[in-house]
Amino acid sequence: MPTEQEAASLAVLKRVPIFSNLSEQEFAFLTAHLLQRKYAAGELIFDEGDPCAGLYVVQAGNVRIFKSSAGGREQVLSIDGPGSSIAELPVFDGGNYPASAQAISDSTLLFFSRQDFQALCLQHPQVALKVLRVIGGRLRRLVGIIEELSFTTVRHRLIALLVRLGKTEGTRNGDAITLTLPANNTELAAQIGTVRELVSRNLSRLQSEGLIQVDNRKLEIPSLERLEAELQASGG
Amino acid sequence: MPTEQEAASLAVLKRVPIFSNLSEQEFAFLTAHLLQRKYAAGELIFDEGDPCAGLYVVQAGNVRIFKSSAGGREQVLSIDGPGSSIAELPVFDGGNYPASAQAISDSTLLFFSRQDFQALCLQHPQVALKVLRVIGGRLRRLVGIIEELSFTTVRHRLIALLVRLGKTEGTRNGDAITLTLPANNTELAAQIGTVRELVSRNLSRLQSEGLIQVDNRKLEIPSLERLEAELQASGG
DNA sequence: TCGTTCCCGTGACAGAAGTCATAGCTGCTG
DNA sequence: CAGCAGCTATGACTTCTGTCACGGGAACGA
Repeated sequence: MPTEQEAASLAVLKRVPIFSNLSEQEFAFLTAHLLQRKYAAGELIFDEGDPCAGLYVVQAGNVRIFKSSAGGREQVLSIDGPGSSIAELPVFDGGNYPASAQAISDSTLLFFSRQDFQALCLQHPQVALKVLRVIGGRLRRLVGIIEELSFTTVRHRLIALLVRLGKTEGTRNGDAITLTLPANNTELAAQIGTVRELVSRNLSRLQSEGLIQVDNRKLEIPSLERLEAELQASGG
Repeated sequence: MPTEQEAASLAVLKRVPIFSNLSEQEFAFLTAHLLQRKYAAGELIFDEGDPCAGLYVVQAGNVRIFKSSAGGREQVLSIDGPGSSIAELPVFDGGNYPASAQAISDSTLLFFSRQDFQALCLQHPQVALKVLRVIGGRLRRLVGIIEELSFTTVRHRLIALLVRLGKTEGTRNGDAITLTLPANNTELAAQIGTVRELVSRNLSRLQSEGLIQVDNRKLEIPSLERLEAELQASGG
């Protein structure tokens, strides 16, 4: 009889894209081989350059994947929530983790060792194909980041971020969209590849232009269309 | 009896990492299903946004993968020579090509349709794992580009490029290293995410600092060590 | 209530990046 | 040889980016 903890893990595993359509037996194999690990908010899960021990699946909480510079700046590559797998890739190419991972909030992760996971892939070619599909999305996101960094300004990237947030986290309020900024300016800066001060300044400027309204981390976007139109204007 | 063309294709296939260790039978399957295509220098192989038809292997020549901006600038993501596979990824995730591919020199490519390649992966899980390994390297390169764009200056990226070229293409000449710049300034700019003029200016400046000597596309690096030391200085 | 800590907003500034215009070089072709 | 196309080099200029320094507000704990 499964413990409560095992039942919770299983429920998450069934939501993970790379494990979809496995049989009950195969899930049993997974639950038997996984390790549940808990991390406090802010805690490092692995560090860039560490040898790759295995693959993680987020059960609860949120995780950020990021690079850090010598000067102390950070660049976020991806933020993953429940059901996402992370570090699928270095598991296969034998190299070290190319970036660091850190719990944003208190988080629970499921860990599979490289050996177990590779064995699963060899027995179930479908899993490998699913992994490839997931990694496809990841690669597209990275290419998108490169495109933004290479071609656009901080203003453009900030607007793009706000539009994305508006679409995913915002609540409609007549014509307007309201949301709470999900992080402080330093973190927003890390997500768009700049520094705290420029986020602050650009938010002020957008507000003075009437494109947004900010008050104590509450953001209002009077017209998503008008904000999105600015993307063209600021060199996309 | 294989034609001369088939023999040449086969020789290349055996060098391709994702096909290493296949049996003769499996190579026969591949050669039976591939299409050989030729491209003139500068010709487009596929365009960003095109639906993904299949995977390519470079038999001869060189291919650049790049993103282009509305303003006409380009950012090179990767340059691949004989034996490299390209577009392994979109084959799997069903999406469109995330970037464009173009022949640098007159090139010969081998093409596999998505169907044929996926069939091969299902029958031979090892191939899927090899693909994952190759993609691992690709992803690392992309993360490296993001890191450079996000944290470093044009000067830094140019020096890094020269150092790389010096190590791979240079010929030793006593203490110094000599090489011919492999492309014009516009292309070098696309590789480091900037514009023609800044490449020109920075090359001039490096020359005036005695770190390099350029004359009509011939580059001399008196001391690779000294050049590399500049990487620290210009904010790594 | 008073520090301490964290975060935000801003002004001032320096340096980097990008645009535009111009002049000169090279090599090819008719 | 003249003319053209493509590339390089460079000056002048604008805008963007990042750094430093400072003041002030909110939250928390002693």
